[in-house]
Amino acid sequence: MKKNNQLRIEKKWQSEWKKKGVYSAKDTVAGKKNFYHLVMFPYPSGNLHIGHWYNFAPADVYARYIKARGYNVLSPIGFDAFGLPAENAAIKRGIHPRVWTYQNIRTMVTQLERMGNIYDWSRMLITADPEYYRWTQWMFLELFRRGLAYRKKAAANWCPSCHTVLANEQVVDGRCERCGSEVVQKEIEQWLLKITDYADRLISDLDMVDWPEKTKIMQRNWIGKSEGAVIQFSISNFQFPIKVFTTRADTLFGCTYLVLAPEHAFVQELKESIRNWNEVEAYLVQTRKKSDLQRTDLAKEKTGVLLQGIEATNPATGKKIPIFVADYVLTGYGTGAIMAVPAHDERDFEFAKKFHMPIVSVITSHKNPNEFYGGEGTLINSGKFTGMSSEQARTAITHFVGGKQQTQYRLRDWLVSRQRYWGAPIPLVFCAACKTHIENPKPKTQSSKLYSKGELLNPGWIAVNEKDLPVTLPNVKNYLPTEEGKSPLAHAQSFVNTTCPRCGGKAVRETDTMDTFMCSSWYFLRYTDPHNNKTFADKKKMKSWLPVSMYIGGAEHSVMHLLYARFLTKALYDAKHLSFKEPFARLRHQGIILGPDGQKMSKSRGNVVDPDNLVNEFGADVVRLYLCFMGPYEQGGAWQPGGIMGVERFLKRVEAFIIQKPARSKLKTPLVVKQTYYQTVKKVGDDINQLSFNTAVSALMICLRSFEEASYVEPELRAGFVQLLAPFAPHLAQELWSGALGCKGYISNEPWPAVRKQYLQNSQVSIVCQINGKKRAVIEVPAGSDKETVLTLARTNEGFQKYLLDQEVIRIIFVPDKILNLIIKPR
RNA sequence: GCUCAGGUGGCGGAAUUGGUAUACGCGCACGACUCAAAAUCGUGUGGGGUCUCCCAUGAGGGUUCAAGUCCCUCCCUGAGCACCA
Repeated sequence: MKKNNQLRIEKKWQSEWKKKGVYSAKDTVAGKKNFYHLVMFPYPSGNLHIGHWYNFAPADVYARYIKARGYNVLSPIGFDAFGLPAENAAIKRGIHPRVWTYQNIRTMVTQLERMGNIYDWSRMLITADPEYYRWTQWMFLELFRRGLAYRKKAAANWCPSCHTVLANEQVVDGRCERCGSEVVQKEIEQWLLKITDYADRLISDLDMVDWPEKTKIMQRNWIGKSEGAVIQFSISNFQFPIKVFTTRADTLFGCTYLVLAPEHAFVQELKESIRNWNEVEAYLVQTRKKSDLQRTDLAKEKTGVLLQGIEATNPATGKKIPIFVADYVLTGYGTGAIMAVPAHDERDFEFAKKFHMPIVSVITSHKNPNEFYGGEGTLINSGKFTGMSSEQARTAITHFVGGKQQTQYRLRDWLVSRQRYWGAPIPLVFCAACKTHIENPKPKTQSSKLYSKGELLNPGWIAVNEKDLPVTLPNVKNYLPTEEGKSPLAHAQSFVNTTCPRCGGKAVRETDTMDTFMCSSWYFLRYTDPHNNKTFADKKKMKSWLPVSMYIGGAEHSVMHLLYARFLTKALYDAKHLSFKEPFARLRHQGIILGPDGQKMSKSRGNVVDPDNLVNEFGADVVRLYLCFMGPYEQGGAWQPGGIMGVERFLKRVEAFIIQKPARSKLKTPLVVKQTYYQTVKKVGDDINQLSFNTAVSALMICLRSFEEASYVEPELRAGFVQLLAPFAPHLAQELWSGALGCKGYISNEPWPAVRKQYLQNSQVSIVCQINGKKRAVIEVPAGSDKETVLTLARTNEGFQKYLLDQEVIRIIFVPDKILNLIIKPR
């Protein structure tokens, strides 16, 4: 009966809030600062799971608190609707991705509404809507125009199950992030975005934002900046030198051989001079067969082949050194070639031992010849550089051999094209006439004026005119991915054939779609002005809200989404579309909720907790409160099925206490109760501000207990308590506010209760009395009592004084309001 | 292997940054109400003992009047990265 009542209350207020638009955000409110509170928008997977609740419900507690602190809060929600996960799920069920996605969105909106969050539903966006992806395409074109998008044929990560290429970030342990299939390398033409141009700024601007240090570290590691030098080694009978990248130019005198990656162009170019070509070729074939997973398996022994017939010269020593090809050298990093210094590098050491290469030690600290020494030190065996420190020698030797300082990044450009149906089409066409025109410009025409930077960079690829956006995703019947590495759109003739926006001739459309991370890289901009059809968002509106004040979402996005969004923001900043360099001023991650068995929730394990059932049984307020109370928000943990009863009891006690009419007597609220209340006001606020929801709830429980035991609690305090509860249990709080408390309006519009400083300190405090550091008594004294007073009281305390008989006090430690410690020894 | 979090009762977890370890909640036990049960309320609940005490915050050392908190050595769990020269 009671539970039905709670559900009734929730429904009632939710429909009233919706009807009256209580939570719709105005772009400016006089006298209030704007606060943009954002959660990472979900993709339409089907149903809200408990993880969504854990992300969104406590985040809403924070948003409601910020609102109560006098901010004008924007808290939007939407759907990351394009992309592989939704498409794969739809295909599995034999449903069209569009049907599947929009059906899921309807379900999830209903579920989200039951959470009772302060979302401004009028701003809801769906990235698969043409009104939205029109601007995603515009974003792509903006990057294209600025020369930040380019087409390239190269080996890419190919998921044989999803039939598409993947970005580096989407390959986890050599497997597809989405379906878990082993990723293979495939030569294919694709579009990339020059995120590497921003590598340095993506590192340095991390200093501007309030993010978890862990996330910053992960981004720095992913970008992987390292400073070193490129050094050239000349080769016998070959005009070009081999260039290597090294961070340890100081060890050049210890370099006893070179290694080329199997894909290094020189291997083929030197074919004529290589005497054992058959052996080398066999090795190349063998390497190509290996998957990335096999190639990067650290446990395996190093392999490689000596290139017979050619030699390199160590530019420092002048000595001839052999050259190997080996797959422990990666083609995509640095120059694809290394100088091997076995004495001071673990991998080279391992390889040298296997292939009996000389190991020359050039750092003094290298003591044990059976091991490598990877550290720095003073140089030996290094000609005129002997005696120098590693640090000095790095520059000196680089200079001596004519090397060049260089900074390398591990970050690769962002591969954005997908050979899949369910995404925003890349708004480009290919025009053969324009290609010829660009590649063979007639002397008098100024093709640079006719074509944008992106078009000159990618001859033949022409941007669709802005007025013709969006390039609508056709509603084709055949949306299944194809084996041959082409998007299913390639078969839609009416889509493919078009005219060139520049020359008006025949042209064909790009049929790849964009990585869904492109859609999610800018959605937070759109929320500030979601219905604008002139531009992606009005500058004034963006200025009033952005950058995002608080962004809450899963840590799994630490490198993908968060890096891409930062990149796009910087590119748009450079293009003067934005006035800020970093999109998310403050970022926090919620933890992960595991199943009751402590394992990751999954249908196959049968340990999935369904929030719908919980809400039906307990109501949203109880679920919200329990998610807050479970444990530290940023830590997460296993779902404890029993504990939810505790918060349910608490809410019932709150209701019972508030509903019960206070005695009409002239009684005063006891001082200790007032003190507890005001301390609770402060603590709950401070705790929510730090996302320490569990301790905030605990404080509310303590406060209620104190109220229940009091002879009288004045109305102001009773109402104040309900206000403290309101962010956690907004429906019950509103019901009590309008009902039993007889207050007007919406409790969510009320300011946070005031703190009265005079009550923050208890008037009586407990002082622990210790003898030699051991607790022997606890005495109650007025707050602020001085040492003499406390000492006198302690000496008269029966349990305490007996320890002082026949003892000499040699030291007294006194911390006001905390502790008294007497150090004694026998007299 | 490297980096970052963590390790506190039967369980989830607190601990104002060096000052009463185990707040709050779950569970459990006993009691009240009830014919009875559920619900609710009350009391108790780290371990031990010779019951004016001793021992306990992953293990072991150290600093300090005082250590969950600081330092050193090690063990375990989780997350991320991983042949990046």
